[in-house]
Amino acid sequence: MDYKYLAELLFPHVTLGPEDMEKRYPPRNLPEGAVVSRHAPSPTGYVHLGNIVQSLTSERVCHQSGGVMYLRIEDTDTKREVKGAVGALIDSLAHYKIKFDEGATADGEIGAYGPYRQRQRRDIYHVYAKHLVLQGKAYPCFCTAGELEAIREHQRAEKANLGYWGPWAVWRDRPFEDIENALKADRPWVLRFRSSGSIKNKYKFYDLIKGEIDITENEIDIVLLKSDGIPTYHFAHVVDDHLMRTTHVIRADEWIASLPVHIQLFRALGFKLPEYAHIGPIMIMDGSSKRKISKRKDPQFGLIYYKKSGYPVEAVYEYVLTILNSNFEDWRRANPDAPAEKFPFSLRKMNPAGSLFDAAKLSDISKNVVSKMTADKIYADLLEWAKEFEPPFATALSADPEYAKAIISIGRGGKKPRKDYGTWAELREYMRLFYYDTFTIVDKYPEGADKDDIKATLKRFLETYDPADEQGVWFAKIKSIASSLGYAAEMKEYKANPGAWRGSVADISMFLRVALTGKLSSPDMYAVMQILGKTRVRQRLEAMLSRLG
RNA sequence: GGCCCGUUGGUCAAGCGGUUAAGACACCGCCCUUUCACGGCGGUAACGGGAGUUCGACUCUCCCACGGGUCACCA
Repeated sequence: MDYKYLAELLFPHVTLGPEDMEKRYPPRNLPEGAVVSRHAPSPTGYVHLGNIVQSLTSERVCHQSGGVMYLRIEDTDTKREVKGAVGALIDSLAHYKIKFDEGATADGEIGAYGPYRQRQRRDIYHVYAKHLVLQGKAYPCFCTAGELEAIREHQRAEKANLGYWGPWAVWRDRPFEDIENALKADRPWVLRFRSSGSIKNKYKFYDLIKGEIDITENEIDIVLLKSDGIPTYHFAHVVDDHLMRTTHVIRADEWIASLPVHIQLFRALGFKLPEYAHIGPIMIMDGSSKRKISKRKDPQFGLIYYKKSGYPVEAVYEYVLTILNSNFEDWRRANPDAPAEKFPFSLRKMNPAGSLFDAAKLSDISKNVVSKMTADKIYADLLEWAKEFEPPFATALSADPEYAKAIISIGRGGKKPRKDYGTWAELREYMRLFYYDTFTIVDKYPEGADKDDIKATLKRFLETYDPADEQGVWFAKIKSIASSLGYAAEMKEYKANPGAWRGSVADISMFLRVALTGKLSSPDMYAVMQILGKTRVRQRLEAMLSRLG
């Protein structure tokens, strides 16, 4: 077989060789130990938790080592592409504090190792494709989809391993005339790799997360170039990561199955193998069994879910960090106020298995994160959220920022801040009672509550109520109402002998609380009254009075 | 079916031949307390099964079971 002639026939337009590529993309000038890695999504327009998990891992490893993090767009599958997806992806990731040093941008790119969109790298792949043909390591295959399916059918019947390999690789050793004729007939072709591997050969490989794994050599003649001349993932991965001088390939572990192919290609092309780190999938509880979290069934997988629910980005960031490196929690306790970026992230601490998505944990982290924010920051984030998802609420918030901030400030700061809400949607519910238009009685008075006592409490409170009272004076008044109605003013006395009173000051407080907040539970009632102000307090108490008749 | 990965309490997980097998979330109880939230104290709860190796296995080896991934001109 005259490989040189075949190569010219297949790639007449390719004049450059691998050495030209080496010159164009020289090794990076980085200090020892600097990691170069990337996020390499396909632009489907759907940004999900998996994107954060993978890109955050890469980003941390790169930037902690003084290396380079870049964004490469894997747009080799034209069918899946969605316009505007790249910009949306970059925005989303930036929102979650994941920034790139080089690579694709919404409308262009930065960096010296581009292009960073694979479809624009066609000529580069063809240089290596031609080079492989020249060496007899690749050949054209003219099988149609139907023919390939027939082969698989046959293999299933014979219980043979599926795939285009060995004796089933019908174009692998075709006479040159057949190839030439097919080419002349203008039949579409793909370029396949001529595998010299055997599934009988196994060797050990070290993955940075999984540890030592067993590799069985690949013997399938995989497709390098599709019939439109665009490379498959495998070929693009090997060429790009070599030329872009990637030192660490960090990706989801569904790729581990094709690792033998990738290693094989790196060797065939004479490239140095990068380090690999395969991340376990995020699982979800489905009934009583675990399964991989899915974009179709699980809304929590899409990042839009967190935005809509109003999870602070810091909370999602910390949650993901907790999943990736569980010692992050210990670190956080030891460094409660340090930026999360200071955490020493480590691939070695990552669990080789997939971890389960835990909504309760996210919620807990979120409450803690929010409890440490300032009222100004919360107000700003809440307003931004409301503008997008609850416009009427946004209007109410903007109408009186100081009022809103006063509500947000209840129990904030100090050593033991309240943790009432972890999301902006929860905060909106929490704030509801402060906005008269949406004020509703949610909880009724309990069965045993004496209607006359309630009315008497509200009336007497109204008579003595003075917004200027200090909290001590204010509560003393409530205690005195309790005493006058036969309720214990001191809880200790009440608990010692409950039968001696009609109830306690806790009941009296509850009478007021329901009228004031519509609920049996609320934040500190003194603070609530201070914020509501004299007018609203009177209105609500009077409204309840007239309701009770 | 072939190949590969995984398996410590309900969940996230420390552990890396000798531990009373951490901690966090969730749950339960008590305390604090005018309710709630916070906080404090305490509690329930785990090494998938079986053979080895070893004086000694959660830790090493093998087999099995279960869960997951992958076998495309998708990434």
